[in-house]
Amino acid sequence: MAEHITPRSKNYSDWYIDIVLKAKLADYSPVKGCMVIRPRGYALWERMQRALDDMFKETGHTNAYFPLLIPESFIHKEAEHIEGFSPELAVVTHGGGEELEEPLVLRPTSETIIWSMYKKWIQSYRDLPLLINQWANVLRWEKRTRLFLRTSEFLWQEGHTAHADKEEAQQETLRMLEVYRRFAEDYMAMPVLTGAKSESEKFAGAVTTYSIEAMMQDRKALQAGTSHFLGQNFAKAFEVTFQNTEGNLDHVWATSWGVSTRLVGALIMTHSDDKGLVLPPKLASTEVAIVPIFKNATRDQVMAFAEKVESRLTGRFRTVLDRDEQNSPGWKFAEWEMVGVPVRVEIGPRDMEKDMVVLVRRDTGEKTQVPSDQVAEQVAELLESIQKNLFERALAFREENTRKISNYQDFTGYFEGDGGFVYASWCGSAECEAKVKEDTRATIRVIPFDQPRDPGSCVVCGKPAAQVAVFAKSY
RNA sequence: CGGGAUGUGGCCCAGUGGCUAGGGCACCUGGUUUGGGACCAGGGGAUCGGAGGUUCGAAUCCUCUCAUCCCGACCA
Repeated sequence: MAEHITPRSKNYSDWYIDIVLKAKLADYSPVKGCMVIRPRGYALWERMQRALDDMFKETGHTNAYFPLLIPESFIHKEAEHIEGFSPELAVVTHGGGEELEEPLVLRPTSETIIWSMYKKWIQSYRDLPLLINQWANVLRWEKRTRLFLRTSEFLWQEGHTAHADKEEAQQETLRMLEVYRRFAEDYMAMPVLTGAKSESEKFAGAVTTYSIEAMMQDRKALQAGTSHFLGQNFAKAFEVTFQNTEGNLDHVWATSWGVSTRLVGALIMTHSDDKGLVLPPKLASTEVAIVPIFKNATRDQVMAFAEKVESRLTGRFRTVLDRDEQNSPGWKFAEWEMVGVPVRVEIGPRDMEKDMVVLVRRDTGEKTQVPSDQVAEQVAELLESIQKNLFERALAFREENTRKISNYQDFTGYFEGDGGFVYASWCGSAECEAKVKEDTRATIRVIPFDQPRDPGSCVVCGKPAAQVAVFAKSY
């Protein structure tokens, strides 16, 4: 494998691409804007899927699958929806060698086809709530793509729920946002801000969009998941009505929510370093790599010792014993660091003599020597400590790069420098929001739930502010 | 869609009109090695992104084209 990764300090974009390619997470595809997710990258996604899927099931959702192809007319039924998505649609016009009577759109998201089906399935309040999730690929014709962060085709999950009343749908929206927050923080060790999107940033067709936003190591924000309160927009567009307990006909209330393979990119940009990937133990497909170190004369003894250590770890941890005899130990150390394995166990003759092993943690590089009969306990502690440390380190970084700013000069000045997150008061007008974007390239990432009683005056226009918003440059 | 850059064995790159296109890494064979990316010897692998043109002669010059990356515009 190629040696060096571009250091973050030199070029953050190159660093990111190097990590993805050299850790073999993904590769460019023959088709522009698409990517091949390689086994190591897919393994990460699978672990994310499993954890999220469990959380969805725990909250009462079931999985289903809706088709990739959507009649073009469906997309047009919700006015804002088509306006938002039409520039990104790929359309199938021919099938079986003949031109289709009605073109088919490759789903950019599945609201329309799902609500066309919900119309058939929902008659009474007894059919509600309907809580369905699907794991699928979607396609959006993107002008500018980046591995994992924005590709034309990507994998995701989309939850689509239908409710008898507004409050329940709103609760569902926030409940799933909270699921995402928990997942990001507990599994990915990635602290996130939560809150509502501004009107200009919300999903096309939603009443309100909420998101989780994380800070990457270049201080830019990444939207890592969204949850939408759709009101009755899609129910009205697709005439989905139900008979309520009073016997009256009413439109159904809806939500949708999703996270995608973009999370893999988020994970990389939150924790990894110039040596390669750094993975939180909960998502690492290999938690422990054992690297035996021997000379010809000591091979058999060291291997036997390493196998004994391995037997103490397998079953309890996802463990790999590196049996390769071609490469040097130094090469292997670098390699396991490249792929982000949280804990490395080094075992050589010097350790064996003392019945010890060396544990090396990926997040800090710290090495400790521990008695071999305590290896399992020590590894367990180490993994827990790494998971915790990654979160705390990322949180501290975010805090260090977050400011409260009330003066517009300071505000623009901050984004001329390194930038980061800014809490600033905002009057709520699209004009002030647009001015900020023009002046600084920063946008409103989220309007936090926790708001001060008096938000003061708008950082841009000075008029009384409606709320405090978080501004940042973003991916 | 605008600006910039780059296309040469699997990867990174050298080669600015002249002989059989070269190096490093990777790969294969044999041997020696192995505590932070080992070494020796031998070997395989390229229609120089594509098309056309100029020329006695093109990886090299010209025209067109395709692709990728970066920056911007756009974008749940």
